[in-house]
Amino acid sequence: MARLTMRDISHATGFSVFTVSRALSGGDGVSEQSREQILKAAQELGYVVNRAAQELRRANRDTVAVVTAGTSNSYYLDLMAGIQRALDPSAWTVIIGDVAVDGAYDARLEARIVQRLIESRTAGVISALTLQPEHTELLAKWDIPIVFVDSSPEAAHFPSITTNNHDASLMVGQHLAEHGYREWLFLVYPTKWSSRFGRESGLREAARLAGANLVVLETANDAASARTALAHHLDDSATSPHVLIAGNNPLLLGAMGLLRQRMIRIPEDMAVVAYDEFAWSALTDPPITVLNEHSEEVGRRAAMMLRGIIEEQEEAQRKGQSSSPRYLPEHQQQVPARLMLRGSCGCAAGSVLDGALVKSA
Amino acid sequence: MARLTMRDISHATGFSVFTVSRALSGGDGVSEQSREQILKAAQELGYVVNRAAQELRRANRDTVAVVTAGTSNSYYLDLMAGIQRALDPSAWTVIIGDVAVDGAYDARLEARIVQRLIESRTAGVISALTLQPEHTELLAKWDIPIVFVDSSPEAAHFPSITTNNHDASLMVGQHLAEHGYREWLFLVYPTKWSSRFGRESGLREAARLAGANLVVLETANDAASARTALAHHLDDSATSPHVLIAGNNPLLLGAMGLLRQRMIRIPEDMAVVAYDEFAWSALTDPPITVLNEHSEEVGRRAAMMLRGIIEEQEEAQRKGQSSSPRYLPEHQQQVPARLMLRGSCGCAAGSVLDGALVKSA
DNA sequence: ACCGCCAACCTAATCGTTTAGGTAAGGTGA
DNA sequence: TCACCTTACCTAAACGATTAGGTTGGCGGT
Repeated sequence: MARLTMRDISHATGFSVFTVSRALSGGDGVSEQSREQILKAAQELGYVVNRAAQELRRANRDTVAVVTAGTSNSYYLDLMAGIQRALDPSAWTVIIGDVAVDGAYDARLEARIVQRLIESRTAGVISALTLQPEHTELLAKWDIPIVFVDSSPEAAHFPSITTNNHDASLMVGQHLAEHGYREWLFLVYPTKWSSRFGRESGLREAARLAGANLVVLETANDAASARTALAHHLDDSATSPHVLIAGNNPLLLGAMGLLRQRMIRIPEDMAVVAYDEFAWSALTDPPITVLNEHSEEVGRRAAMMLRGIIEEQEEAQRKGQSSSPRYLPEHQQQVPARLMLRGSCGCAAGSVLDGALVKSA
Repeated sequence: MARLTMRDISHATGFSVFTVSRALSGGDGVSEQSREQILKAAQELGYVVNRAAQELRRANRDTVAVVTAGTSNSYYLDLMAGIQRALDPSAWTVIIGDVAVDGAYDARLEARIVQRLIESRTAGVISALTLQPEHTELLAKWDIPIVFVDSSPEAAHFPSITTNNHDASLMVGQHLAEHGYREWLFLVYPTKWSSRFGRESGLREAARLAGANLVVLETANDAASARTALAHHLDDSATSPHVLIAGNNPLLLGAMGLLRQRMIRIPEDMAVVAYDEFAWSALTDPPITVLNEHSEEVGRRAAMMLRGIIEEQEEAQRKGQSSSPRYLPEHQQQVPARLMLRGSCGCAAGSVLDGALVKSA
């Protein structure tokens, strides 16, 4: 049946296009009776407004985008849940831009997605990775606010919600030291995901304090690469690590596959701890001790912050002031993490974290 | 800096808006020299085309939407990967519409998302669940083609890529019979996901042939509900099942949590098999025997089919023929599944499936 | 010199909404 | 009666791109 427009509703009801528009979008200037008549006709004809035309004419946008790299990391699922919860779906549309192909970050794809977001004049962006400087600049030029989650670009004034990775990693390291481990192997993703910095520095400090030896092994951010990297490392190095620290979920998965294949027992032969809680963590063999970022809380806060920035921006624009988003110092927040002690680190079960007690399943 | 338009580029270069448009979109009628000049100016000024205006004017759309319910099911991640692979990202944009809130299907959200897809005049839809009839009708009215994956609506003429769930389930059942299990418990999600039908009928037939007793326990499609439902069932029923068949991943997760808590040993006290492969399946305690749907292949095929339908539709429209999509019998395809035998069913490792041999990790 | 053709470019209409700026009818108060 | 509101509605001008249908100027062929 194709192309039904307001003009068709206008003809069907005898009202002008203006009145139809007002009736459908809920503005005033239309009597209750006429509105009902128009809504009924639109419903019957199956009319749906053309968003391209609407957005072209309207000033304010209502779509925010979440930029991630590799949604296979279950961390992102919780993040998204938090974001969705903070943005009323009847008022906002959330879209996801995944800048990874086959699970691996792709620079050209990042460029295309940023381009695409500007093309559709997105109201705001939540980014789970450090974007390339030219892209943050381009978004800034178009007055599109960005909130970074668990990452923040070098240009330091951008809003961000990050986990306090340094302190959390320090806590992890202290726990490992208590177990008596001296040789630590940190299997980690590249610095594009800037949570790397805090995690590494915290572990370094803990290792220094405990007199342990920390080896950092960098790998691409997917399970297969992690497995290969770890295999080569174990083959090449003389000493075997006492404990393996997996930088995130895909890396843990790759490492666990290798350890199982090589019949390396956990934690007897090598202890394991990992970053980021995941659904199956308590049901693996053995259950995995995990540093739990509150990614849902991170998502919730990021979305609320972004919403606030957008609203303030719109208000300023109405008043004829600058239309660029205003970033304030309080737009940089940190949320604490908790350590979930399970079998893989050498513990039995039940545990301390930031002062709170956690039972494992 | 706000609102940069083609007119600005036009003023900056001295060319008309027409020439700027042609230069940027790669059409002819522009000399190579002028084009370079225009591209350079656009680049320097940071101009990005306004997609709303572009889509309003243009006939053809280039966005396809994937409708899912609860992306926490890792099945969807593979599905998405397959879809992405089949749709060249420089030509197509793929968006995800998740019709679940907090992991549970939400009817009102489905209505909103369908509305939203029509508003933006989406080129086509891939749906992972049976949509409400009024919604398939509305999409049909707007000539938006739909391909269903692992589900198909009652109106039977729609394109669909489904796993051959009946035959696959029959295979599962036969395997369970070989282990000698007589009491089967099928923990399963509602029929809104229509893969339920084939899975249940295959198990029923297998149970009949083997003289086993099949109990079907329906639960909402998330881990927490599954856990509660299973707990009540085990408490209430006199006989304990020999084997638990989990209808999908979240249900398996819920069930495994309960079995571990109650110290029910797998497979000694109760065997477990599940539908849908997942990343951690070989690393749980014990490794889980799984019926592996080739969800990436399903996604790939669905995307290719949808693309074909859209292209045919556009061609017909150019010729002035009907603009509604043409659905053919060959648009209904089935892909086979494979059974991945691991420890949880009572096997040791390594296995048959559809004639192919599979090693478990 | 003349004609025709092509490349390169322009003007202006158009897509489907929203909205600024009207108007006409009816009510109200002095 | 008149001036003045208010309500309910309309006309017409945007929004920023694409594109049908011109208009040039230059070149080649005869």
